[in-house]
Amino acid sequence: MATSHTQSTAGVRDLYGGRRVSAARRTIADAAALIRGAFTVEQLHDAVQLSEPGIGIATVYRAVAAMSATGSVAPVGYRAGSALYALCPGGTHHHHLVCTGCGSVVGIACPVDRSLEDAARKTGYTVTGHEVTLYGLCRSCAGECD
Amino acid sequence: MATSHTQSTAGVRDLYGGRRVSAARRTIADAAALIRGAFTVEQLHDAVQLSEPGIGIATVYRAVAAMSATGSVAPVGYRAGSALYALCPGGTHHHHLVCTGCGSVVGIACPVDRSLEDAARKTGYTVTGHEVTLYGLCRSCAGECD
DNA sequence: GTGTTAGTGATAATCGTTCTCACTAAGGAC
DNA sequence: GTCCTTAGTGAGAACGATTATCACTAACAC
Repeated sequence: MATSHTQSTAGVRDLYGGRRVSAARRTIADAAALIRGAFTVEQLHDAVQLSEPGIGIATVYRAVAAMSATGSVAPVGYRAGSALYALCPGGTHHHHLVCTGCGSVVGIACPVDRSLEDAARKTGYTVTGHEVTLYGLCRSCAGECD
Repeated sequence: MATSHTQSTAGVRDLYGGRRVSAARRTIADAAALIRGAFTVEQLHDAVQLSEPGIGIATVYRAVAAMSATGSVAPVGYRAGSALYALCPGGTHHHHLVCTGCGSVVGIACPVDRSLEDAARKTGYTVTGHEVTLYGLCRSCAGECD
């Protein structure tokens, strides 16, 4: 399992915007896919260590930056001073709903698109971008807390 | 100007949740009010230095944390690795539209409240909180860029 | 197979933020 | 107005996340 690649080289290459795909980047992409939720760079590094103990934290930072630049990974907030990221399969405009219990993430349709015109009209500002992150509890975490 | 207090002691005390109001905290609250836009802690510290050169960065961090705890200041994003804050007069639920040109900030009504039920229904998650920040250009900055 | 150069690992450097500690002063009690 | 308690302060060390550097390696176009 440690050496199985869950994604094709071409698929991994897409994640990195068509740049070179090294073994380290393949491992990092696989680890990110296995986490299935929001992760910090340190968490991802830990996960990567399980299959490739030699990969350094700087390499993980660089890989996350590369994937973030292509939109295949997106920052979804902060946890204890560290940036939180989540894998974003597909390139359509969406946001994230992060479970504060287990860290799982689901993509959601943009909830503010229809409000932007309102905001623009009322404030006189030209809206060029936005960040939206919802926090909540997934079904299993909500069940535990009841 | 450097020693004029733009806010009453009682007003400043509200900002800090009824806690002790020192000269430093009054200066910091005044500086934040004068900035009239989003600021980093370092920017606020610089502004504070103009009227009270002796105030340390740690004191500014503590004052911002105290005001943030009472809701009178809110984090509105990140700029170059530093947290961005903005003054929030009034305690009602709202979000911010930040001008990426000059850093000015306007409060806007929450654009996602009516979408939360949708998200909850579709994902099965219980939504407990959200962060929304809009970015754009104010009238004068939009004019300059045309 | 070769050459170019992007990517790597290790680690130092940087920078934002928090912590520590001795000292000061705000503000309540009298 | 004075005293006392303790929150707040300033300086700087410590911490932690992130980035930069550099010599080396290997992906990939040819």
